[in-house]
Amino acid sequence: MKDHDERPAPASAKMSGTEAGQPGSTRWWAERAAAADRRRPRTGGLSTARVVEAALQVLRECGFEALTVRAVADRLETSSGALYQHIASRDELIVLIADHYLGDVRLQGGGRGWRADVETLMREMRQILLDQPLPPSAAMGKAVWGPNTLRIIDAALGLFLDAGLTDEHATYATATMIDFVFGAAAIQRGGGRGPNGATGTDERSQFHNSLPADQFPALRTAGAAFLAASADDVFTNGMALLLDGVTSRFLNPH
Amino acid sequence: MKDHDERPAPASAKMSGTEAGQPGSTRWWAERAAAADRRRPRTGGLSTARVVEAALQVLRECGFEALTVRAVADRLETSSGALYQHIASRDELIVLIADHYLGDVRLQGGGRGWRADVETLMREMRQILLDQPLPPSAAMGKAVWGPNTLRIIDAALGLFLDAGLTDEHATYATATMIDFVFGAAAIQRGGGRGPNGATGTDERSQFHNSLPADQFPALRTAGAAFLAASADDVFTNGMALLLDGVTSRFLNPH
DNA sequence: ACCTGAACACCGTTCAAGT
DNA sequence: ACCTGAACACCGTTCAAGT
Repeated sequence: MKDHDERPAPASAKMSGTEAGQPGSTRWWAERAAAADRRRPRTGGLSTARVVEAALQVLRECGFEALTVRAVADRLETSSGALYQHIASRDELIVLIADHYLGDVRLQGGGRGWRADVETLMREMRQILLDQPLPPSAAMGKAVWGPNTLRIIDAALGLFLDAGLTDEHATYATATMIDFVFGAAAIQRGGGRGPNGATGTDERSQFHNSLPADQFPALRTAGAAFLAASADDVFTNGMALLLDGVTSRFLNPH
Repeated sequence: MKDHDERPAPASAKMSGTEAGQPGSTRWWAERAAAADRRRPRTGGLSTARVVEAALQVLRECGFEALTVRAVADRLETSSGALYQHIASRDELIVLIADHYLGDVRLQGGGRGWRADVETLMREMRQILLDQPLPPSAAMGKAVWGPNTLRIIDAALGLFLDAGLTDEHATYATATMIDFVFGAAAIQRGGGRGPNGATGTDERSQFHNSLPADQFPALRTAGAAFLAASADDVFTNGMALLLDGVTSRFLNPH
């Protein structure tokens, strides 16, 4: 019962409510676009774009741990306080960065049928999420409704609609696909399952042997397969299950 | 080109490598269990369990923002330095908390057939992830291979094995299910899609109208359905797609 | 309108010194 | 062996004052 709850309300309280949406929300993006239109930047001055650009450099070169407001300001040879004219908080900056990387997802499907095109899109999206330097904690902390995420949603929705799904079914298929891709990438990046299975070979058998004898009966029998499966194999099979489901439930209901 | 990259290597470097696994890894959990066995706690003293318990209280009462090492120490009426005898870092503490909440997932399936039982397990897991106070960024930042996660994996694996799947197929089904549930919960908690759809009704139409006319063709036609879909509906349909896929691919391949 | 410089109110973590 | 107290090296954010 000490005084750690007497602290003043966080600064974000001022921004929330009616003033501006939560970073990442549709509202926040809309207001951000409107504000950008109003702004008349003086030449050579700062801008949100320049702040984000500098942040990307810091992130790429020094990693997420080093991505501080002060480091970004240093890179721009200005004071940390100056950045708050262009971003409202560090959180906002991270949302901007997350959406930026999603912009690297390529959308041209090739037109080899809806199923092949959806698979290509899912693989592309996964690869971007795995390669991008934000840790899953930061990249997925706030759902992003920015323009680059909308591009992907639009592409997926379009493929399912072209395949003959109703609006509702295309919605479910798209949202499920996005949930799966994000979850798979986050767990892999978080250390859950690597390219060569859940753990190294030594560690795997050691782990398997350390399981208490009276617990985890299924892991005792199928645990070797579970620990050995690579993230790529799991992803490929997950896509197959999901798209089989789309076919059998939304396209060819018996 | 300032001096922010001249800082000393982070303290975690000392712990990584051969000394101890990354928090959350199988290795880390094993070493943690071994260390707990060696320890002979004096009565009335601190312990990892007491530290975690205090952290859970702080988290529940004051939220994640207030979950600092110092606040946990205050709650235990000790100094912050003292906690480092029992946890190696704040990150470790968060992994311990994440696994703790996964322990609330109930496993009794009811035996109404594999499909109903898997659905129950998925819903239960989702609910725990949604209700627990860690933000998705913290809860999913590190994949957790702790005892409580293994319980869930074991249960899922067991249901799929009982249904007649091979070890490999049960592995794919289980891992895909976990990826989907985590992704869905993280995106919902992050603000992506709420109980009443992606946004409020007003915001939804406003957002829809603000879409540029020459972009997002699919969102223009199916966007209303996409934004209106509730998180519950998306989850229910996602489960159906996934389990349909399991049936058609792993149980009744034509 | 935009930026500087300095301050405010914190952090996680370490470590000599005590018991 | 475990804990205290104090310090180290940082943080994000605010704001008067300048231009």
